[in-house]
Amino acid sequence: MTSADYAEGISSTPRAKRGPSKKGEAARRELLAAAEKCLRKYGYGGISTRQVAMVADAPMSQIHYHFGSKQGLLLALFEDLNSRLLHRQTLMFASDLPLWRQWELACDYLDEDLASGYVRILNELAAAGWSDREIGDAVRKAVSGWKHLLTNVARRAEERFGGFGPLDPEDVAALVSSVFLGAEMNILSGHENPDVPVRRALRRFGALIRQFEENAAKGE
Amino acid sequence: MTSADYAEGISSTPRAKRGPSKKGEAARRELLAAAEKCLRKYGYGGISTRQVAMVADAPMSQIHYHFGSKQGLLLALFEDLNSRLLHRQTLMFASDLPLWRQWELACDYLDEDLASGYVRILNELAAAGWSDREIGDAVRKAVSGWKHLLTNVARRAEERFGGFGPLDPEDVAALVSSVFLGAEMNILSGHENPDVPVRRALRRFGALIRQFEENAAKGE
DNA sequence: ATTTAATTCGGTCGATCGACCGATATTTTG
DNA sequence: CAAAATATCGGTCGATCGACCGAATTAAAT
Repeated sequence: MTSADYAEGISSTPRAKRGPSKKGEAARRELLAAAEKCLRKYGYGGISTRQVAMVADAPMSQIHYHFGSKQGLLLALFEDLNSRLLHRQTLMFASDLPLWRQWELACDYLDEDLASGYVRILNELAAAGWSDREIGDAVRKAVSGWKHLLTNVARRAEERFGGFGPLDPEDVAALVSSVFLGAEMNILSGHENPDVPVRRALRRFGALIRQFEENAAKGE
Repeated sequence: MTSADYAEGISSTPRAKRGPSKKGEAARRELLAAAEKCLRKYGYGGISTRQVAMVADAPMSQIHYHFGSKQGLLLALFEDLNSRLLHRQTLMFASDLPLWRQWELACDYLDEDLASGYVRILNELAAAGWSDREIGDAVRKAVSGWKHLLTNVARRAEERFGGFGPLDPEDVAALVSSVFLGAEMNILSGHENPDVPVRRALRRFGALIRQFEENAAKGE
């Protein structure tokens, strides 16, 4: 057998299946951390299982044992990263801060994620997903998660202070998701090119939300 | 000599430098077209000079002769594509159509570019540019071109019907550029996932612009 | 026409990659 | 303590890649 998490089919034979041991889990995490480091350094196209194994100080065969293949490793890494980010963002939006404050916090997170390299990894995997069916499915699932989160936020905002003209909550969510995604790409592509003031524009848009929000509060 | 476009240094020796011949130019275009086709099929990470040469029905050595290296080929391809798109968009915005019509046309172009595969290629090269200095520089230069175009449009709009609150033209350009860039990524990542209505949202935002624009016209 | 540059061509080289195997060691279960 | 499942290890294999070379061919300029 090559990997621990293969066929979970109906066990007609009462074999004594056993889960991964503590050491196994630890090694798995070690490899994921190493892969993340390599992905930051070399990008999705440049990453190699040899480099990952080198950084993790383990033989290459560990990767194939724990993840089945190079792609399995990258897929596991992506799902790990995305669930972390989505969870954090969900917590933030669940707070009862005013909307403009939540927008500001989202801007803070954007800076954080850019500095840590997360955004770049997510974008690179998205690009890879256009050529690779399995990665593409994973990315689509992730995007869907973000979309649901933002749609809920937009729905709550609509209840609190009326609609957005011709835009319904799904539209607002799509636009907001797009503007942040695009902002991240803009910043990443031109990080030494200060004449595309994306951050400033996002912050000022937050100020716009604040005006609108506080006027609506007075109106009640 | 390996390539025709190397040292253009001061020719102290009156050597009879000669430009590329007609056949040379034709071969160059042939290779670029083949590279574009391969990039669509295999993505930036999966492309190989062998495949490109195969599609162009030419030996690999042609690529290195005309472009110096694989990277040289991809760089030339990127600049070719980008200049085509930027030129088209510049012409469109130079028309004296009302702003909301120009926005609608931009939406049409977006659909066009997505269908033709252009957007995907540009995004993949942007991702590659994060790991590769030279490609990164090319992408930055391209982004800068788009930014100038959009800033000019925003400036004209500001003159026509007042400012955008706390947002100055640079901010508007940054936001618009971001929202289209992000929309393209959203659509590409989830083209079989119809529950992220990016296109509809962009069109409806165009309707919003129209309301604003026509109200401003009445006010004068 | 002759000379010189530009171009085409087939073939090869070293490097790197992901996958895989068999043997061994470790842990967990009965 | 066994016996079974899980985990680790070093090493090798075939495939593919980009780059490069020298010789032959074609086109352009004098």
